[in-house]
Amino acid sequence: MDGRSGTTVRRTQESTERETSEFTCPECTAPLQQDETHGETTCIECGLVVTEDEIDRGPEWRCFNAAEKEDRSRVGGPTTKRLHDDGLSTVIDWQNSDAHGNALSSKKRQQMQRLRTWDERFRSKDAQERNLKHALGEVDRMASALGLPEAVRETASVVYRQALDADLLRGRSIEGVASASLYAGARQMGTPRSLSEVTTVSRVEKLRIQRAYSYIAQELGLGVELADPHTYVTRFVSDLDVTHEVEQIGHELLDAGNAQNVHSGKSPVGLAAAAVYAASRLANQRVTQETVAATTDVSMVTIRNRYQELLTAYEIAE
DNA sequence: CATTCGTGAAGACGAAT
DNA sequence: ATTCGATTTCACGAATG
Repeated sequence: MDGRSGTTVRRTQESTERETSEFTCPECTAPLQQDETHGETTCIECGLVVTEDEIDRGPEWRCFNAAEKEDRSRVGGPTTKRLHDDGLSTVIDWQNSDAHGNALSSKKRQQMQRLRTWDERFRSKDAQERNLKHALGEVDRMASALGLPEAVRETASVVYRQALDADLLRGRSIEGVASASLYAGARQMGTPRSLSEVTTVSRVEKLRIQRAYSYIAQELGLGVELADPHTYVTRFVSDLDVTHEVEQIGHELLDAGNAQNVHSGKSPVGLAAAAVYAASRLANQRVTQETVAATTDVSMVTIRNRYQELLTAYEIAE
């Protein structure tokens, strides 16, 4: 809005946002995805093109210079669903002048200031609550799509609220932070879903989710602290029905590896699983890599790579 | 036959630019 | 914010017992 007209009232302008369809594919009932560059609506799963003529949600006019802007401008901005009132609400201008550009009297100015204060209060409060409602709805939707339990949704909601309170949403989309919160919640509750799994039910690209996650995880200090491998060993041993001897050797193996700097950068769970496997061999209570991998949720490959390193470290330490 | 081992491709994560 | 390097995982086939 050009300042010289000195209007005291104008309308909010919000750019329209990319929307993803709520509908599902007629073939496989997977959610649909809109590819705006090609103007197609396609199914995420089977790639079925549902419709090719898409509605342009952008403003009906464009302008490339000031003259065109004068010509083409209409009253009011484009409406948007992102604001609770579709962007149609009245906003009080900051200029202390009336519609003709004349300065206001001091009494009027005070009046306007009070109006602004209250206008801002109502509007921001409302916006925040809508924001929260929207985000929590998304968390719920994605969580149920992934079959995650109630507890995860709770923690995800808590994470989101914390992020909101800490003012971490600047420049990040609600959807992105909501997805990241769910990812974080699932991880914290010990039922992690991979980033790509979250992506399939989210409406945001994977990269955005990852960035939002790393950011809020750092700022909120909800670092998923990496656990001591020893704590895993105890649990794995009892799960695997092997003797106490195996557990002892496992701990020794880990200590030896620790002394030889095998631990750096490796996942604690993988180390623990490898230690248990190696210990079972040393104690003549062979368990297959496969069963260890199954009970520990560590791949056989990692166990292979790790347990040899642990064994050599153990030999050296002897 | 079961188990183990090795490999390349792909994903996830942290650090650096 | 993108890029890079190290690590882990998956899928497969070969080797070993």
